Amino acid sequence: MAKVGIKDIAAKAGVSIATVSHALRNPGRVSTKTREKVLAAADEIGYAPNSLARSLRTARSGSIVAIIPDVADSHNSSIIKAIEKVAHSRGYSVLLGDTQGSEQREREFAAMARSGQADGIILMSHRLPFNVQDGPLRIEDLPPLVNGCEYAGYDEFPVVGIDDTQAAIDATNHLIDFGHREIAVITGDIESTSTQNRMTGFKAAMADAGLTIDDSFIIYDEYTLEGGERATSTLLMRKTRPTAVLCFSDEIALGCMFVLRQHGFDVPNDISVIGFDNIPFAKYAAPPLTTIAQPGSDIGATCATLLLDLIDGKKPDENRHVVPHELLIRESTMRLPGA
Amino acid sequence: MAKVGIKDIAAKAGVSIATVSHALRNPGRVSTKTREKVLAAADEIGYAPNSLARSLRTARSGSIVAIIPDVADSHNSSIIKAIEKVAHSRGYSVLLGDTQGSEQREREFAAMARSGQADGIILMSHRLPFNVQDGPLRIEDLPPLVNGCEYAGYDEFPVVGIDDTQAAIDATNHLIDFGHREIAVITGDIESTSTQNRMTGFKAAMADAGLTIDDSFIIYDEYTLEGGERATSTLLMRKTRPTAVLCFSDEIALGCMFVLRQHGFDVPNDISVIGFDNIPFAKYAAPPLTTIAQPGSDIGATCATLLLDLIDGKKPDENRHVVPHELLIRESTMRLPGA
DNA sequence: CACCGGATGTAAAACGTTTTACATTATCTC
DNA sequence: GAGATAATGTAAAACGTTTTACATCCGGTG
Repeated sequence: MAKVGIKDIAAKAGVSIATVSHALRNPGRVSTKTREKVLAAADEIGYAPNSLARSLRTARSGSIVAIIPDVADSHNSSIIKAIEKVAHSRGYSVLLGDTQGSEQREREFAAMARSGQADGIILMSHRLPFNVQDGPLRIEDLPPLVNGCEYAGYDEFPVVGIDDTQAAIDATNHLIDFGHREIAVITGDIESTSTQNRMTGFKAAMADAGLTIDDSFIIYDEYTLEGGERATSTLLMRKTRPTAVLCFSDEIALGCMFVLRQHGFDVPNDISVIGFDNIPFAKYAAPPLTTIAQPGSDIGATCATLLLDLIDGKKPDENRHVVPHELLIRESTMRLPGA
Repeated sequence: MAKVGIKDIAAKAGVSIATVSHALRNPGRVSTKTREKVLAAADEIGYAPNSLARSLRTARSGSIVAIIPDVADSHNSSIIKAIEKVAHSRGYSVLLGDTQGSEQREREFAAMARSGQADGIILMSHRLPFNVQDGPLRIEDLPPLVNGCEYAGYDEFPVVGIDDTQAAIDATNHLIDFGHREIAVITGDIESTSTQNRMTGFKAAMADAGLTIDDSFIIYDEYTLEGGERATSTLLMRKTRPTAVLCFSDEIALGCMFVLRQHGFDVPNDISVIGFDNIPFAKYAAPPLTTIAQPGSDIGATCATLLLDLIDGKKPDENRHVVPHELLIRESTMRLPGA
């Protein structure tokens, strides 16, 4: 790769490198004639600016890093797309960091912000990817950060997400409304704050309706198809059976329905299933999945907007940003006869 | 953010910046005592190296960029994971570039390699993200690149993928073997070389079996659930009906089954459906989807290994790397009565 | 004791830009 | 035509590292 730089353009166009730089970045600073000469020269020798040098000098990378447990998770799809769209429209590019839930990876990607490779972080994790030293959080020492869908435990950063507690209440109430009394829950990672909030909501709704929760009906596994599969197998081995299953993600719900079907249960006639997220596949499942929809593009767009504002030095008035969720009643839940 | 650099460490430890750099990167070059002094100082003031400066100086970024049409596409999931795994084990990080099929985005991400932000490119697209100037391709002027799952038309770059033609032949033969004669095809982006190869394979298999292809049974749409949905609706409006549908992706197949179900068709009793890719959801569909499995982790790992070798200056013996596909017969295809 | 070689430290150049501060030239005003 | 001002160009510093080439010190050898 023949490295061509500003210097080569300068030589070719017969001007100084300062002039080249101005012609390229600051058109008004230079006469039309010179600019055209420079642009022509740049074009001719196939100039591509070295953005490392530029970022080094300007202390601005033009990138943000999105730290995401699993980019392949369908639920994150619309979020990522929205982040990219907003970032792009404001001249930033997005580096996607897939951590597979590993804290070390989270830190590695976050380090890109400390090392100048990124100007800010969108964090979809429930823990901060820094060594938070003892004593109070010195937020001015940390890169701009927005917490998406999760809460890392610090109010200093903007947080964007649905009201998970209320969403779980709505889901549970939908089942209760359909006459269900024996309701099971399948959940993923209990470390996650959104999981915890959903659990809180579920319990509150049950208590409000005067229903008791059978602890053996609460199964913990992963937020994956396989997690739903395993958890449902476990559930079916209990002495008694629930009439409805509240799954804390659509992937879990799909895994759950798979196992129910395998064992000859009909959804929703024998057992109702409700999910969470409204991933694209939810609608296409058989039966189409009733679920709590999260507005992924709202979430992503808000995260990106807040972060870029933060980078520009604009602090939001309010750090807690709640986006609306919605109960989507499809065909995987059913009113119990006589309810 | 109080910016701390090598210079501050030097001041604190009472040595020169050169010594600090050596202590950090080149431990043997410096006495144990000095090194410890430096490390202690670095630790104390919370040093984080500026990787822009480093990369600028060393002309090596330690990153590769993966250019992917849609990171949310389930099929890409295992590929991405494998790429990350290999890259990580060799000290590289992966920047995921989601292009949504836009050629401009492809070029923007590829530009990261020309501008020093990445050392190489894994390209999952059928076109080169460069202005290929007239005349022969001067590969030495281009960054290291590996073509994944697609073929951009240049044998100068390693290409990794399944034998799409043979895979389509296998899929078609499976249907023919089950007695199907009227076979429809739903495909996405025909610009893609893998699509074209699959089409070639389908036609070859049909011809080999002495079957004629009804052109109105070949529907072009997107590689998405919605694409499958639309295409199938179109298909059902034809005068005659196929007994089997070969979908060139699992997402299409799932969208297809959805519409068939809506219209009261039973899969596979009324119509057989076969997909492509074996995405995680395929197994969980109702009925579980027969499909051609692509070994995503093989593909990803091979891409990454080849690229990193290329970056290290090691050219592979062979540029065409074919990984094995596999026909997974599940329950969405059925032998016709009497076949 | 003079000399050599290895170990350790450092000054300074280099990477490719941007930007400040200044110099020169052109244009305008009276 | 003098002086002021605006327009245009440039030299050089700066960004934070790595690395080369050199300087110094030390112990050992003949």
